Amino acid sequence: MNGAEITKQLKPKNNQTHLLLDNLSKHIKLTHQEQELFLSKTEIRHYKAKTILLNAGEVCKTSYFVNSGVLRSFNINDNVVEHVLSFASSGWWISDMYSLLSQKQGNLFIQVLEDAEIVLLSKENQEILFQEIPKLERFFRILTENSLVAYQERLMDNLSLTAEERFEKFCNKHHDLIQKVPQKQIASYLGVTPEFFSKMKSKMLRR
Amino acid sequence: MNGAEITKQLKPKNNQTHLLLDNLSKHIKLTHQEQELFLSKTEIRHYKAKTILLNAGEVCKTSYFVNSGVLRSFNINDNVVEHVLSFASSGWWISDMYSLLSQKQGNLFIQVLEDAEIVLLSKENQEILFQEIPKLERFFRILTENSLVAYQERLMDNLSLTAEERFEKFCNKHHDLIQKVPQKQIASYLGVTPEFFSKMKSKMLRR
DNA sequence: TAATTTTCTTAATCTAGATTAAGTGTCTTT
DNA sequence: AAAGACACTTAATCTAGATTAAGAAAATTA
Repeated sequence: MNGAEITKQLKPKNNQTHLLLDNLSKHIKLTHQEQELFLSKTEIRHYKAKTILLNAGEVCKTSYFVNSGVLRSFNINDNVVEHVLSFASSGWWISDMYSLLSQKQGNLFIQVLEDAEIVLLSKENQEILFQEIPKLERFFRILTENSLVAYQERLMDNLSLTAEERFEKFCNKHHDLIQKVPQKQIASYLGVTPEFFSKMKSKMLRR
Repeated sequence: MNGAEITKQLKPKNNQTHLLLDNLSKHIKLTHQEQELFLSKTEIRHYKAKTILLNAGEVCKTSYFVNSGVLRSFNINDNVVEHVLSFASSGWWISDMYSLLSQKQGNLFIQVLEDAEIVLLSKENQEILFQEIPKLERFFRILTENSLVAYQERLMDNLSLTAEERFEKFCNKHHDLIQKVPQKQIASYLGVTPEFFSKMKSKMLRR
């Protein structure tokens, strides 16, 4: 991604933050004051591709909301093989839920895949906000519920579908990512090797 | 399971319900009045093994909390193969989260595996309780968070571990279920066929 | 622009786990 | 107690996807 494109993403702060407020307003109504308070507890940062935001072994202190760009979370098992747990592009939250909630060392990495503008919400501030705006408890409950349902479905898909079927579902659901993310990352998300993914893809194209 | 054992499970109501109150008190403090209100919105029922509490294609209206016995949720794919999504024994909640939240038709069955005493909480009453006792919002958020983390870990395990390794983790985590649940159900939960599970198990015993 | 790193492809070989099939053991129900 | 249904085992064969290896293409960096 070149310099011109990066510049394009640096829209005025007031504009960018709407994505997050829109996200909130999908589930709860906040007053203008509450919106201001919420935003005052967040921070916007820009990161270049490949930046690691969280390392395995660290305690996660932050939730990340993606304004633009793409992030992923993944772990590395004993055999030095990476496994992608999730992608997050514009409008999505990402973090290491286990570590964030338990405040213990996690085993996830969070990495920028495409130059990104990110809204950071620290656990500390999130808890302050829960006190000040109890409705937020509801918001994050709903967010977590939706995420839970998605992981349940993905687990069942991994138990019952072939790699090809999983890939087709992925294409339908995450059309935007296919352009942006190296295909070895998608292979990892689906649970197959890059070699097999490549073979599978060219077989699918031949039909 | 014979008649004598079933009788043993029919403890006095006041005693049984403590399991649920204990469960609540792990994350939030309720006054005595609030506890009474909560319980007044629930209902206790007894079911025999094999009873189906929810069918695929129905809209789920209830969360189930297990006092005793064992339940499972599972789906059946096009090939008529069952896949176990989750087990629930004493002290655990179970439902079809997708259907319960969206109030759309789900694709999960919920079934009793071992004669059970269940506390039922209707979605309707749950929402009334959210109004009356906002702290419950927090309780169910935390419950959902923990569940999410568990599903994330299980997904990663399915991506990165062998069936044997997954079985060992299952044994450590759900020791109680191994005695109670037919092993074909455990095979399904792990994502392998009963035949392979049997072969694997006897191979593990031989060491 | 060349040099280097990273990603993607193709192909041969291998294996964890599926499938099929047949037999045995163990509950339920009558 | 017998009959049927269900759960478990064993074994032969098969396959989706892994592994290994090597080269080509694309993207970064110098």
